[in-house]
Amino acid sequence: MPRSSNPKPRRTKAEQRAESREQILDGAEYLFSQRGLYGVTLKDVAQQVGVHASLLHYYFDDKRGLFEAVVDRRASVTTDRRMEAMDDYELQAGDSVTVEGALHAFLDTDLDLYLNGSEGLRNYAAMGSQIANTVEGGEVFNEHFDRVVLRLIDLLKKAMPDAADEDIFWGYHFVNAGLMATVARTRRIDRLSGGLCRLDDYTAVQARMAPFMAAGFIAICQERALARASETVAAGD
Amino acid sequence: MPRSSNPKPRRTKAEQRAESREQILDGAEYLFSQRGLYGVTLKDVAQQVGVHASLLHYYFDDKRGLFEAVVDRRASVTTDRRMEAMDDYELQAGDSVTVEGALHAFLDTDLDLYLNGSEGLRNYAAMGSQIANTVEGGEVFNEHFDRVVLRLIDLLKKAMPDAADEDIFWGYHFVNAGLMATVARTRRIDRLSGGLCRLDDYTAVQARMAPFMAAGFIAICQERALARASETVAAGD
DNA sequence: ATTATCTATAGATCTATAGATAATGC
DNA sequence: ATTATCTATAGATCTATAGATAATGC
Repeated sequence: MPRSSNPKPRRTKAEQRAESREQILDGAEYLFSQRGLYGVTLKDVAQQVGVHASLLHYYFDDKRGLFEAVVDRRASVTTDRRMEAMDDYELQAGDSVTVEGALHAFLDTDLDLYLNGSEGLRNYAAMGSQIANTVEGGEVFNEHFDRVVLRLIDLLKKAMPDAADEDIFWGYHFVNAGLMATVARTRRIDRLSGGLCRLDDYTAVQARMAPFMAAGFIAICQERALARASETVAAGD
Repeated sequence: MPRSSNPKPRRTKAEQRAESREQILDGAEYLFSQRGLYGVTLKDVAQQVGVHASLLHYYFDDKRGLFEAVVDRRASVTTDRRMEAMDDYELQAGDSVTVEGALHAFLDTDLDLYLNGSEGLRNYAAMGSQIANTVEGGEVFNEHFDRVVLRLIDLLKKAMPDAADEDIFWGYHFVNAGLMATVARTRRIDRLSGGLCRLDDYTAVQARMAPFMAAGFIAICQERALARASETVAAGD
C-alpha cells in the first residue's frame, strides 16, 4: 500500500536513483528509530518503503551499509550547524562567555532541529538516542559528535576558568544525557505529568534545559573548587 | 567453555531448577545489556550459559517470557530499596525536606546498587537504560518505576512548595536522563575525558549528581516562579 | 515417578546473490 | 547500452515443539 500507484512522472535516471535512495533511507531511519538496529530486518524496510527487498542490496550492499548511509546523510549537516552556532556565540560574546550562553548555543540548535524539524530529522534524532547508548552502534555516532562536544567544553572552560576539567566533563555527561532523553521522544514525561509537559514542546524545553544545566554546572564547579581550596589550606600549603 | 566440567555436586531438584534458572537469567541479562532485546537470540543465550537452547523454552516458554523474568527478578528489589530510602529521608528530615536531600535519597541508592553492586545488578541496570528508551521495552520497566518517580516528585513538592508542577516534571526528566546515562555504562565520558572521569567511580558520581540536579531544579523553579509573578503584575491583577 | 536436560527436526524468516525484465539514455 | 527494479532461490539462522535420555525422589 505504500508505493505510489499513479503512473510515474518522467524522471531522469539520476533523479530516480536519488529518490529511491532517499525513500529507502527514510524508511530505514523511521524503523530504526522505533526498534533499534537489530529489531529491523531488511524485509521490514523494503515493505515500509514499498520496494523489493533485494533493491536495498543493490543500493547499499548490506545492512551495515544501509545503517551507515542513514547516519552519513544527516551527521555532517547537524554537526555543522551546531559548530556554527557555537562559533557565532563566541564571536558575539567576546570575552564574556557564560555557561548558559554556551549551553544555549550547544543545545538549542539541536533541539530546534529535532523537535521542530522535518519528520525525517526527528526520526534520525530518536534513532541516534537509542543507538548511541549501544556498545556497537555508539561508535558510528560518536566519531561525528566528538568535535562538537570538545568545542562546547572549550567554551565552558572559557566561562569557568577556575573549574576543574573533571567537573566540566561530569557536567557535560549530564547535559548530553538530558539532550538524548529529550530527542528520544519516548513521551514518558508526557504520561508521567498527565499531559502537563509535552516532550515536543520546543519552547518549554528550550526555556528550561540550558538554565537547568547551567545552574548544575556552576554548582558542582564552585562546590568542588571550594573543596579543593579548603583541602589545600588543611594540607598547610 | 562456560558450563562447569567438574562432576556436579549433589543437589536437590529444586536447587538444580533454581540454579539453572538463575544462570539462564544471568546470561540473558548480560547479553541484553550488550545488544538490546532484538540483538540477542535464544541460541546466543544458551551458548553463553552453556546449556541447550531448548532448555530456555522449558523454563521460560518463549523469548518474551525470558525477558520478563529477567526484569521481574530485580525490579521489586530495587524499587523497594529506593522507596525505603526516600521514606527514611522524609522521616529524618521532618519539615525541612530539601531538593538535594530528596535527590540524594532517590539517586544514591540506585547509583550504589548499580555501580558498586554485583555484576548482575550492573548488567540489569545497563539493560534497563538501553531498553527503557525503546517504545516497546519501555513499558515493561515503567510500570515498575512509576511509583518511585511519583514518590520523588512528592518529596520535591515539599521542598519547593511554590514551584509549578510543570517545572518539577521537567526537572525530573533531566534527573532521570542523567541516571539512565550513568548506569548505561557506555564509558563515553571515560573516553572523552581521556580517563579523567570514570563512569563507575561511584564516589565521583555520587558527589556531583544530586548537587548538579538540585541546582538545576532550583534555577528553573525560581526563574519560572518569578516569570509567573511578573506576568501577573504586568496583567494588572 | 517425576523432573531436568538433550536430540532431532519442522517451519518461519533473514541475508544475500544471480539472473531476468523493464525502463531510460544516446 | 546502461541502469533500475523484480523474480527466484540458496544457505544460514531462529523460534518452537515433540519426544528421547539422564538424573533425582520416594
